[in-house]
Amino acid sequence: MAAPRFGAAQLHRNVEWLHGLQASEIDLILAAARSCRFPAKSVMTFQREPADFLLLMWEGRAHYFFETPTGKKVILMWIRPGDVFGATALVSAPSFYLASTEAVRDSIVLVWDRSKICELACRFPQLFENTLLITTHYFRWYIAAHASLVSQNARERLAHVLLGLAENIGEKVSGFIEVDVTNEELANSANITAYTASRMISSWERDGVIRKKRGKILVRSPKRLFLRVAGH
Amino acid sequence: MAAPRFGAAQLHRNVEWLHGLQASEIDLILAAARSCRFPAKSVMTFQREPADFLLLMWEGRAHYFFETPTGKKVILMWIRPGDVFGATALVSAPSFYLASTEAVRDSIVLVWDRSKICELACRFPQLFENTLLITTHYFRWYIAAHASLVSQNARERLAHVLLGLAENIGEKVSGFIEVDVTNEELANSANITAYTASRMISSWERDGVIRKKRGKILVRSPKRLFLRVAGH
DNA sequence: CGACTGATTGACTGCCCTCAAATAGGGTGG
DNA sequence: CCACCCTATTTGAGGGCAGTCAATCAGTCG
Repeated sequence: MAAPRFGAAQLHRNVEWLHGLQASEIDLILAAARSCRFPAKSVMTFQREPADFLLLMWEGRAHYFFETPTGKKVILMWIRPGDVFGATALVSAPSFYLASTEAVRDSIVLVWDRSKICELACRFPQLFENTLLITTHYFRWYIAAHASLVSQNARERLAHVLLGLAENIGEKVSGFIEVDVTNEELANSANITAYTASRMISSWERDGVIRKKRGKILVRSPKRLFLRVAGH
Repeated sequence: MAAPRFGAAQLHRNVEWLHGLQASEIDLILAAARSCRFPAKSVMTFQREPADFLLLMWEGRAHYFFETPTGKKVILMWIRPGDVFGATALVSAPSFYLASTEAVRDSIVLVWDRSKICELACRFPQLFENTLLITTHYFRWYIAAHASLVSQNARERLAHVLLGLAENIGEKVSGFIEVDVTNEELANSANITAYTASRMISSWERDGVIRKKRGKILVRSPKRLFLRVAGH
């Protein structure tokens, strides 16, 4: 009998959504999912479409996003390995995804059918409770984003986004933190235009705080970047 | 034996948070709360303070809000009778309120201690599920607010806020919808300054779409207001 | 070597904020 | 009933941040 590909033993990190459950229960829950590959840049769930699946990022990276009626793309939170998304599927009344999700890297995702995961949640109400806890993180993020949007200028917002990315998805490379992100992604995350983003990044590069490559940024010193923005 | 002041029989409207529970269960849950009066303009829960209570608006009106580090007040969703708030108290790990709530009218509120409501939720997991459903409404609101903030101009945002208020808390008075709200509250809801709000309201009044009184606005025709903004 | 996507830069514009000062509504106390 | 005060609101002048548009430049991958 082969070992399961996805089980409690394979969890490299804490999956907050499964916190408080026994290993055997986790195996049971994971066994009810199927795994799915999404190439980079593919949209995994679509805003306003029926929330028929709950998903767990196993390997890769993604982010929530939506488009405004005017066609502007807005990037929300990042989704990292161990994060669940599409949790709207857990509410008993059939409903719709609140935002879209897009793979940023090639990703492996566990997928549960709505009916299946609702059934499991009724059996293990801890899943409801954990989901609720996770929504509080999302609200915290959203309130911070809202505050940023109404009280910070473009430069501050961009620096904040870049520092957040450096901390979360940056990789240390020879004295720099390398962040794989385009100006456009930064701009859409900070809610500014790519033109404005480019101007500010150039000015930081002139100051020697960062180095810019095509499609990536090397942050020399997050602290100096922070101070430079706070100072102005 | 006196009838309880707060019980299933006293629920004038659907309390979404209690959906799917039996009347006897609802009585049990309501009996575990105490009622509390808050005068208008009093702050009921404070952002970042321990989330020790879950609350249910019984009678009155309130809104969520927070203040930015720069001291700017941001008004979020309204709280109407039948709405629960401070639901952060339901997560098992002790946590903190994500936003502040302020009574706008004199209000009567049911209050549960955190430990008590967690205990009840474990007994009736439907409460978790209902809370989860309610959070989806909040997210929907927040995504709409975010979209509005990044893709609409001040005039559109203000009109949107005013139309929302007219629909939700407006009262029909001799051909007008009377909305009890100051320019400053409108401005803080639309994330503009009270000066800008005043200018726009004046222009709408000149056009005859609304009438302005001290501390209130009479909307003549929501449809015309909507069109006037959409047209520009 | 094209072709394509990402990034840069300048010039211009306009929305909305800021600050200052005046005006007016509504309640209160004498 | 009137004078007074506090708060809500109005209005003008001025300025700056960041968006828009257009054109160019630069990596990267067939």
